[in-house]
Formats: sequence, C-alpha cells, structure tokens
Amino acid sequence: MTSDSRVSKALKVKRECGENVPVLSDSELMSLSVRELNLHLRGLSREEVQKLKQRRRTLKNRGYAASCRVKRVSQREALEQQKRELQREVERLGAENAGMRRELEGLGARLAALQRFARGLEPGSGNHLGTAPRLNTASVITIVKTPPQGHNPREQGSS
Amino acid sequence: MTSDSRVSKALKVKRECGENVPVLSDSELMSLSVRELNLHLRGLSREEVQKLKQRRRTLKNRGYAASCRVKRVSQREALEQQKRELQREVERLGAENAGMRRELEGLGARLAALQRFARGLEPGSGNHLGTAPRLNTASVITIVKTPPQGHNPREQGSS
DNA sequence: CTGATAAGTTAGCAT
DNA sequence: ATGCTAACTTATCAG
Repeated sequence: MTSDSRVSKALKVKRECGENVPVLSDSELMSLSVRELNLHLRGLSREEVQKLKQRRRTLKNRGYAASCRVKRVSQREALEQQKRELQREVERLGAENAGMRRELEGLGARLAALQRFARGLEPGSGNHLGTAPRLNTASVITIVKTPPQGHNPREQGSS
Repeated sequence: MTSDSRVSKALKVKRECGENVPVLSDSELMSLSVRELNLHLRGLSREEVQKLKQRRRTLKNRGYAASCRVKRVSQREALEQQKRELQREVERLGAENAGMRRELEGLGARLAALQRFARGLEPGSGNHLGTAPRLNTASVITIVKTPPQGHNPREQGSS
C-alpha cells in the first residue's frame, strides 16, 4: 500500500483486447479530467472502477501533500526574509537616530554658547555662568514676529 | 496497517498464563527501556518479538513525528513573534526619529535667528544676507529683550 | 539503536 | 469532487 507506482511498467501486452485494461496506471491517471477518465472506465466492474477512482484520489492527495509542504517551506522563508529586512531597517533607523542625536548635541552646544554671548551683552547681567544649562534660552530671549512695518530692530537698551 | 492502536483494549485476560502475552499493548510499550522490554519478551516466538519491537518503533516514531510538528509550529510562532517585535521597534525608532527631526528644525531656526542677531551687533557688519540659509525670516522676526527686570523671564515663544 | 525529518497515506474539513 | 492540512506511517539519515 505504501508504494506501487514507482515501478515503471513495461506492459504493452493486451492493448487491443478491448477488455479490462487497467494499465492506465502510471501517474497520468491523476491528470485526467473526470470526463476523460470516464472514457477509460468503459467496461470495468464496479469494484475496479472504485479501485481506480481511489487510486486517482490517492495520487492527487500525494500531489496536494507535496504542494502543502512546498507552501509551508516558502512561507517560512518569506517570514525569515521579512525578519531580515526589518532587522536592516532597525539598524538603519538606529544609525540615523544616533546621527541626529549627535547633531542635536552639537546644535545645542552652539546655541548655548550663543546665548551666553547674548546674555553677556545685557546691561545688568550678572553672569550666571553656572546657571547656563542646556538650551534654557527661553528665559533670556524672545523671538517675536514683527508687526507689519518697515524698519528694523527697535530694541531697548541692548547695545 | 494504517491504524490499529487508537483502539483502547479492554483485554485483561491471560495475565498469569506465563505464555504469549502480547497484551502489553497500550502505548506504554513505547515508554519502556530496552531492559524492561526484555523482561516482557520472555517466552515469545522470534516472530512475535520482532512484531513487538516493530510496534514499539512505530509508536516511538509517532511520538517523534508529533514533536517534530510541535517544533515546527513553535519555530514559526517564534519567527512571527520576532517579526512583530521588530515591527514595533521600527515604529518606535521612526517616531523617535521624527521627533528629533522636528527638534533639529526648531533648534536650527533658533540658531539661525540668534546668528542673525549676533551678526547685526557686529560693528562693521554688513549684513551678509546671502549667508542666512534656512528660515529666511529676517523681515519677519525681531529679537527683543525680555522686559526690564532682573534676568528671569517668564516666557518663551518662538512662532 | 534513537531521534529527526522528508515523503507518502489517511481522515476530515471546507468549498 | 477538489484542495488543503493534521496526524500517522514509512523510509532514511545522522549520531
């Protein structure tokens, strides 16, 4: 029951006997349409018909099982591929992230320096050297949109 | 050949006959060590011994197949889990990235404004308009000192 | 021999 | 009927 179709048959006997010719037996049985199959079923006992149909079903099932395995494998490979792509993406984003973090740090330092400079220009400025943290520049400088006018800086007591 | 072991056997007969007792038949056959198995093999025909050993092997194989399937499934689930985690990680990094990008933009704008301001203070400053890169807000923004007080401010604003 | 796994078979579900 | 898939069996291979 386990294997009976691997055996290639050198049976060419009895071809024109017009009688029981179940030698349709290779695995081309499984690629016949039902209509075509019926043509080969002429003049076979009920039992033989059933056996042939069962064999056909088994052959088909063999194919189904094979494609099921193939599918399983390719799905696994697809998952692994997606995982690798995500890993690359994480790596890329991480690097970009680190770069931006460095940029932010640099910009922050420049900003802090500029602010110390600006603060030093103030008249009554005690220089809070220790107090200059990061970017806490909001306390000293305010940026305002100008009302619609022409002339420029109209600041109070800055120079 | 396909299935003969699912049938639970209610056979308790013939236990002390001291003769052929192949009724060791449940699936505990497969959990016996070889030594233990041999104890049950006393007084059995060669053929019966072979059959019993074969059945044992089949039972074991059934178990192997089952654990193979379990393994396959859990590996697939692990892959899917890892994929989900990576997706979350990508999302997180992407958000962090966007945040930093906004911060960078903001800092850049403030820095540019401060630089224009500082440049305007320079004695011989011809304003190098061409040098102001981003946020050409020169005509729109004025930098003003905080209201006359000591130094501690109370607001920040930038847009 | 034991355990694992690919391929084939069977049972059962869904279309 | 057809196709798919879980579980089982068998054939093989590695250790």
